[in-house]
Amino acid sequence: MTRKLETFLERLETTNTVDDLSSLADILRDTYGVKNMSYLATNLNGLPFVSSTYDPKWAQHYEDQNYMLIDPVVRGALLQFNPLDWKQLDWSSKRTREFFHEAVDFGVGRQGYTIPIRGPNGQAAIFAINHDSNDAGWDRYIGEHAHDFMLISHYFHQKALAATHTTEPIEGRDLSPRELDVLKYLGIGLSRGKVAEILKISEHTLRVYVDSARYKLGALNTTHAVAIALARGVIAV
Amino acid sequence: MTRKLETFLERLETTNTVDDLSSLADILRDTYGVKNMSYLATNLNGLPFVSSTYDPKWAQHYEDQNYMLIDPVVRGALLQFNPLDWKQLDWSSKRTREFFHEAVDFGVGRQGYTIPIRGPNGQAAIFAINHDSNDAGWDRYIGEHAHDFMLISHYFHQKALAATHTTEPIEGRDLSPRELDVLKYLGIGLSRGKVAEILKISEHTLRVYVDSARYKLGALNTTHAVAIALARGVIAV
DNA sequence: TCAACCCTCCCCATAAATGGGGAGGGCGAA
DNA sequence: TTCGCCCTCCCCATTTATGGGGAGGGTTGA
Repeated sequence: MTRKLETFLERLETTNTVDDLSSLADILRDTYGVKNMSYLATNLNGLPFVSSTYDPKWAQHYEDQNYMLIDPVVRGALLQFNPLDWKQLDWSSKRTREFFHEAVDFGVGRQGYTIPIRGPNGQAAIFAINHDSNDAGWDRYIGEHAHDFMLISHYFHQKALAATHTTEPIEGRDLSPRELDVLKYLGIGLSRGKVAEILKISEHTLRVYVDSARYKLGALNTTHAVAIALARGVIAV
Repeated sequence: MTRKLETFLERLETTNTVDDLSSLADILRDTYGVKNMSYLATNLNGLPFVSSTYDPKWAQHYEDQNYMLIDPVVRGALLQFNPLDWKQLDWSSKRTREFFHEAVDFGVGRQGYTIPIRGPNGQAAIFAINHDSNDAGWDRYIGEHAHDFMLISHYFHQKALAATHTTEPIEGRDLSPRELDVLKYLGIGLSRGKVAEILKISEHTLRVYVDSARYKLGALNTTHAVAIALARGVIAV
């Protein structure tokens, strides 16, 4: 374990408030000698959480222009589990190239590395560092530091969860095996009739399971029940 | 970075097939001196993927008895982002205590440490090690090795994705902002009428967005469209 | 200039979901 | 023994979703 990592993790360990976490962005940028660092979580206790070294004007502009919808970094983070080098993203469209040049004008580095992070209940965060460097230098830098950033990004997220008091929902009781089956099949698009056929039960019976699952999950309708079950990870599509 | 970690990651780096990955379980167990190691992914290219040192009879029994529904390790992994020490799980019910004793009889260690892993599209995996040790010894062991296991579990998952040719779905086009809005609101349980009211559009217009989103996602109905959007991480509940 | 897409709105008819009610057998824990 | 839950099944009436059809204005990129 590098001394930089050890030092930073010790610092992170003693960090407990949202403000302190936010301040760590500057420390990480300086410790690791990159142009920018950012951590953006979208669903901590229902709120976004940002800790970044970006120019606040860039952050505001990014939000005003709804750039999250076209940012290839965000798209890549949604699609992949593995960390992403910005070079491997799709910058081919005019819009994304213009976005990139705007970002650079606001001080964002031309090379970037992003680690997608996912938690329960649709929690998602994106940890990124960026810098100005040539390809070979950046590849070498990432080769040397990828493990550090993998650890830092995950422990940072753990701290963000704690600092924002994000806890897992406990309301509702566990679903029965049949209730899970029903929601699973409905979640992959089958009709109630088809699900009943597959499970060899009547639609009336299936209806009882749907209603019971809705009640246990506190769902307002079937779509909501399926959505909650997916978010909880008890079913998948 | 410890020599053990470095050695294991180098080994992992040259591993590319499902069989080789499965074999790494024994190597990890021996390298780190634990009783058992297991990696279980539920949704790689639509199939489960297991690499573990458990007695195959235990694995079969676990599946036959549907223990995934009562295993506190699984429940904890669904609910939390942070790694879990098995001591912090809820073993209070008679069923879970009996399950635990059965597991021990089959050679599972009494102390355990689990790292939940989540990818896009509802991908989920559970990485766990377990051993027989007293509390203090186990705590010290985990204190020394938590960073190693955090890295190993994530790189292992990356390799499992590659070995199983698990790729992100590309079908369908991006959803428009309004389509995303509509699915988001429907996913948190609002009725079509209420969503139309909130977005200040008519239900007829909302219907067009629902139908368009269904078409783009290849969804069979509205519930399915919401489920796919959630799995893709473009909306959240 | 044209095509594709986004955003907006409407209609008819049918199928499905939901609100709300009823029922019984079996199993396990207190 | 009793209670709570799981699994199973049924009914009526109303509301909502869906199949399938129509329409127009604006913007952007080839």
